[in-house]
Amino acid sequence: MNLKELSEHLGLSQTTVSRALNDYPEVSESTRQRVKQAAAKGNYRPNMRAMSLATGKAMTIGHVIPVESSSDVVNPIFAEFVAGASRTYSQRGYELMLTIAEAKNEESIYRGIVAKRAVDGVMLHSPKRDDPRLALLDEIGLPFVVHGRVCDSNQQYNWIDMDNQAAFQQATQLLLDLGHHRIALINGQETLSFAWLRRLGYLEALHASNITEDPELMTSADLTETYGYQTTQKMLSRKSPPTAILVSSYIAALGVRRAIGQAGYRIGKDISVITHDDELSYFDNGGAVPQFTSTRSSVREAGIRAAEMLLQQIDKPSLAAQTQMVETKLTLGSSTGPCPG
Amino acid sequence: MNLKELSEHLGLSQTTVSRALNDYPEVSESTRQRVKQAAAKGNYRPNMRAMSLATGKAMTIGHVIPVESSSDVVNPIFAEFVAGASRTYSQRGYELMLTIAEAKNEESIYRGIVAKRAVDGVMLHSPKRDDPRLALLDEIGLPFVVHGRVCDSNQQYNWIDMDNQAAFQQATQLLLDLGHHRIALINGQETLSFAWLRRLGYLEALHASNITEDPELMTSADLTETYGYQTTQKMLSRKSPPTAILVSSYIAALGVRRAIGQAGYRIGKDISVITHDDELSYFDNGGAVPQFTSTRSSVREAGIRAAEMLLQQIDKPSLAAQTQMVETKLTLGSSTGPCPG
DNA sequence: AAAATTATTCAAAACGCTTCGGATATTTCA
DNA sequence: TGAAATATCCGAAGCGTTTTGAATAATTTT
Repeated sequence: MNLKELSEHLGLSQTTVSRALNDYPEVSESTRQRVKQAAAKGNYRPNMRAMSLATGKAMTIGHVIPVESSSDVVNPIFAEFVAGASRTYSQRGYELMLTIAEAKNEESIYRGIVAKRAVDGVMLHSPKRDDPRLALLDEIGLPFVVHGRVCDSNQQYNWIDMDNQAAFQQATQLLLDLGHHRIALINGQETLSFAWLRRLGYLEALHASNITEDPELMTSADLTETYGYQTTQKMLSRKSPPTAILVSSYIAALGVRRAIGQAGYRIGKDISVITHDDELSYFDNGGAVPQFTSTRSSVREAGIRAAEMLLQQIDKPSLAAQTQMVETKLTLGSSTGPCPG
Repeated sequence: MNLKELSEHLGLSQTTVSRALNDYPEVSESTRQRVKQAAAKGNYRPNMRAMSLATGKAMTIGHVIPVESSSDVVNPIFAEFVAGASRTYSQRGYELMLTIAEAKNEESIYRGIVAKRAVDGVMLHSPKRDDPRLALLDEIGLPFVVHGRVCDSNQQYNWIDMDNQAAFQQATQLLLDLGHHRIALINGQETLSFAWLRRLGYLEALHASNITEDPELMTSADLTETYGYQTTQKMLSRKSPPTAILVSSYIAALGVRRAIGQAGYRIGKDISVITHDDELSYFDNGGAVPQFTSTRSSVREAGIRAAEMLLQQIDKPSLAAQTQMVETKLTLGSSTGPCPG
């Protein structure tokens, strides 16, 4: 069923039917009703491609998520973020186009989808400290929102982020207050902004207490369970092991927990752990006393808000760049305690 | 840059330029080269919407992934599966349209995207034992491939799956051979096919050894870490706890491991654990001796193959329904051992 | 009651591509 | 050498919408 058929069936012109469906004022209320009913009855939906062609709007948002070809790791927070964003898009009649691509191909992918007129805007994932995609998208003139921030840039752009630095500064401070001095940081790839900022927060707290960081207690890699396990194992086997560990993801923290248990230590007693918790639906760190003390911030909520921000920018391109900080809570669980000895 | 501009710039008709780019034979090799070079230089890409409208092909595949509104859990295997499929689509010039939707809205979503002409086919995720979507898609006439199978159906349809039943039968048999009798099954939602089939495999092995199942050792829910933890904790606190546990996902297995450790048992000694391992990139169960004995099967590989299957069906709608069984390996790790006592 | 508004409808152009049916120039064949 | 075949190109129609510019009908104003 297309517009032509529908209008012939109604004995109206395509113009009128189209206008009735799109709530234009210049059509009488009675015919509008009649048209809408007939459309609903015939399950008519405008052909998206034809509509896009006519209006110039793709009604689609692109999410291109980078994967390092070496590791092939797909960050689980993407799924959670996308779950949030998808809801917003659906409500507003937009579709979500997903591309999972090797990081090195990203530029050509962006240029491609924009030349194809496939999207009205894109969401930028996993920003790096100095991310070339910012300039690229600005050059192309495609609206975008960054999930996170780019540290080294003086461009104006839309972003939504948590306060990584403050969160990790606070978490480190908590551990310091508990008497810990040897605090390890098991961090994500520090070429990425979020990890870099967390590192800064961590260092900020240490330095404020006149503690010099120990490079051997600071690591940076893809936040897998195995990574958390292996680095913790290594750190614990050194002559002066850490008494507390700060971990950048829940999944890595599970590996940390494994290593601690296996080494015969008790978590929260012998060794304290604080993790960041993105509130992934598969890992609810809940209960009366959560197992992990954590800095937590809902990635799904970020997805919802980021999508709204992007749609606003698309609706009103004249709008100034927006920024939004998402709330982060430091929640006490059973994985922290005073420094023993 | 559009076709008109490009052809004017070249002094050729739109027809010829279009044909040159699409490798039609009725254009001379020299002009084809000239056209292709100019197109590359001007970064010309056909407007996807216009092309779709003209050809009637959306060049897009839909993945709609259901979320139970109650739990809001997004299964992490989706991301992995999609990572595989996305690669195939890109290579073939297709895009991937993602919708995350409450399960109860799925029917209207399918009807919607098909009426909008948004996709050429869809991937069906998380099939249920008796899944109404099969009949729906058949009625609509949209090509689709199921990741998994529908147990109660005599329709012909395309699917790709692992042999859930055989895998869990084997895993159970291994535990039986190790002398275990009280074997627990921590399963996914058994309204879903995969979980149901695993249960059948588990029961098959038990019954073959003349063991009657104990309903208190069989649970079914969303496979979260917390679920694995809590049910294991409960089971271990009973008068006659299981000596072995079969878990349907790696993530739940992490919870199982936590509960076992916390109860003071040693995994692989006091209690054996076998988990299914989807080979999620964030949880590589590798090493010389993997931590978990597991039935493993690459979801990413399944995604690649499923996408290829779907594109084939779209290219040749006359093709008979295809089915494909993906390999599953039972790999020994350190989480299993002879039944103590 | 005629003129001026306003409300309602329509025909046709436009969006950017593919493709059908010719047209022209070149080659091949008898 | 003339006819037939082939190679190469082009104009225009069509895909299903939206939207411009006009036309007609109904209402209001003077």
